[in-house]
Amino acid sequence: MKQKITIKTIAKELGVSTSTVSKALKDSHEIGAETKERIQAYANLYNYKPNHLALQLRNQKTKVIGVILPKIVHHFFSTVIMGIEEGANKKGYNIMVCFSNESHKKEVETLKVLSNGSVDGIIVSVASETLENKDFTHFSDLVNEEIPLVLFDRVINEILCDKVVVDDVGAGYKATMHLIENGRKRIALITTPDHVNVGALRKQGYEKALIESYIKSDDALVVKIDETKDISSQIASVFEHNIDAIFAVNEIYAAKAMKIAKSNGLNIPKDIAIAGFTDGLISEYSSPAITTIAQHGLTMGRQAVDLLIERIENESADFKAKRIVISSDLKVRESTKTSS
Amino acid sequence: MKQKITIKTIAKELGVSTSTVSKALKDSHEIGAETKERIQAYANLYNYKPNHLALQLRNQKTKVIGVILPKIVHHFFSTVIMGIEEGANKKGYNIMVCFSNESHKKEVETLKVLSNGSVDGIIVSVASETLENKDFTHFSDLVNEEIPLVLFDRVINEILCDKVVVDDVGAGYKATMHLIENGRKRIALITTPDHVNVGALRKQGYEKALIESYIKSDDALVVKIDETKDISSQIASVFEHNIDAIFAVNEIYAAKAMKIAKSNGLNIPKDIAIAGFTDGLISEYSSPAITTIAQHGLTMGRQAVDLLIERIENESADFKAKRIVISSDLKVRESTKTSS
DNA sequence: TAAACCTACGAAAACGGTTTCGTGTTAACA
DNA sequence: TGTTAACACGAAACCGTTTTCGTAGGTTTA
Repeated sequence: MKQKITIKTIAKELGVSTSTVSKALKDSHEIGAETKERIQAYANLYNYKPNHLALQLRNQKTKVIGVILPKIVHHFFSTVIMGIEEGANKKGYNIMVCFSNESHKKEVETLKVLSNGSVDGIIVSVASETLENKDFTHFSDLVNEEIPLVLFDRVINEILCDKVVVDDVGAGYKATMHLIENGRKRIALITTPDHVNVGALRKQGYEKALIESYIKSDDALVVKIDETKDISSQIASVFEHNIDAIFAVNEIYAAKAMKIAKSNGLNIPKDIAIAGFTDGLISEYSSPAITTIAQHGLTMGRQAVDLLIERIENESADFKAKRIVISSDLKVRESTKTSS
Repeated sequence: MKQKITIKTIAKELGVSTSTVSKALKDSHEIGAETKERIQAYANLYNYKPNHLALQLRNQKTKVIGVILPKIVHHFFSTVIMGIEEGANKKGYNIMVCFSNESHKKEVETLKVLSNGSVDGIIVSVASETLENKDFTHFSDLVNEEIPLVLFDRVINEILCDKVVVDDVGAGYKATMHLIENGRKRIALITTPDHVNVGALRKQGYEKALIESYIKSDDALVVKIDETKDISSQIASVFEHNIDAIFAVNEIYAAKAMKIAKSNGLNIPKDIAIAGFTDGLISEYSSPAITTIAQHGLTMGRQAVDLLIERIENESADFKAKRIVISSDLKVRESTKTSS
């Protein structure tokens, strides 16, 4: 990297002090018009740019926000990241992005790196492994250090910090209700293990809808996917039962279910209706297009970053954790068009 | 944010100098065993963490890599970013991610922000607007400042820096050849405007395959999508001609083409074969699954970041720009199964 | 016993800025 | 003519850390 021009070199070259240069560059009234002009002209000529590191050290703030996601090759998370970046940029912040890859260890390490002063605050969606083994000490440490933290989507209730979540119960309810109103009675649920709380919440919504509609729930119709094993065969097992609809808690499961249904010779939506979660490209472009819950990732990202920056810039003494719930919409597509 | 403990506070508290503390914390032989122990114990107790900003200022390096992408909600780019993050992490770097959203203006601004010392080097895939208006001064400025730069996928030949690209011509050739070997003769090409060089290169491969196979190319079968207008209707227009196959330069176009084909009552692959680019989720989960070119985004990301870090850490005086070409594979799926 | 040499630590500069608080010069005012 | 105020600028501290160099005191060596 070429040696950059600094305030010091300008000062030396022009025979003035660094303070004068600094003031001249920010158009201070303290500096005479002529001197100001000389300095500004020189700075312009040599393309002077203030060194961010020096400013950060002086101001004790980085204007950078750390973001830790479980994964990125995923429609929902990439949408959220867009929202975060957009919101951050609007307020003069940049984002540092890291991935936990669903690993507890990596999450702990990453959090440690980010909390050494590289960022002003951190936004996290928790790794599934962390949710499973319930070791949250890295987060409570962070809170103890009073580093601004916002959790989104996959949150930890025990941690006292701002949170942004979707209305998972309501969304599960909405999707299931839609299937029921569609005339479906034997609705399978393809979900995650219980420790992934969003999966558990969506299941609650599913059950609530069944109960309200006087439909007996049947555990045989609920399959909790273990991602370490073959996913397709686990989904296939649900077709051994008598079902007329499937609600999957993400779009991959929904798409896989649809493939299996088709290869079983079933017509969608006639023989079986399918609804998913995460309104991504798969749902939109598959045929038939899949009815899904739109999670509004962009909105979530924006809300999360707004919350965080608010926390960073107004160090309110009395901490009252906020919880924002984003309502989700059902996007009805061909995969659940009425069967009658 | 809570007041963090610094070397100064430790020094004051323990009645020694900051230099002693600094040395003790890195186990220097200069410091007596007893003193060392006292200091280390104290640091541990109060959970001392060195301030990264101060270190960065002192060392004149940030261990951060800037990444500018045209978009993120896109399978290829999100895969690349994973590769970059992984490679960067392995060598102790973090990544700062920004998006140009295909806008020239935002790209210029972002580049300016990142080049003020916040990062040690930058990886960019160029915004389409920049490629269109051909204003590359922001990149040449960067090169003049000797800030390490790596361009990938959408690159600018005029800029002297390391580059990582896929073999677009070869890939276009492979895909088209596959269709031809499949017995197709009237192959439509759905591509981008010429200024997006990857689109242009893929078209070259397409034409090469046609020529080698003695198939007369027909401009009517080539549609260059203007993304500011309705995409589907532009794609639909190609069906007015007599075609038996479609090669699309990305998976969205391929998926849209498939939808239109289906709604036109065509059977895939019997009546029409479809091949795409970008081996993402859509291609994998659509039905029939779409034959695509896999771009190996993960590999690209890793290569790009390795190249950049090499450049950062070995400031070789004699600059010789490298160009890495990643070969891409054809993933054959149902959408092009033989028609005979 | 003086010279030479460790040992264990501190002072100070450096990284690149900002900012507070002087201070010398000149002009205005009484 | 003496006092005061405005103007234009500089000195120095500060942010947190590292590192070079110096040095006081004790120990070894000739």
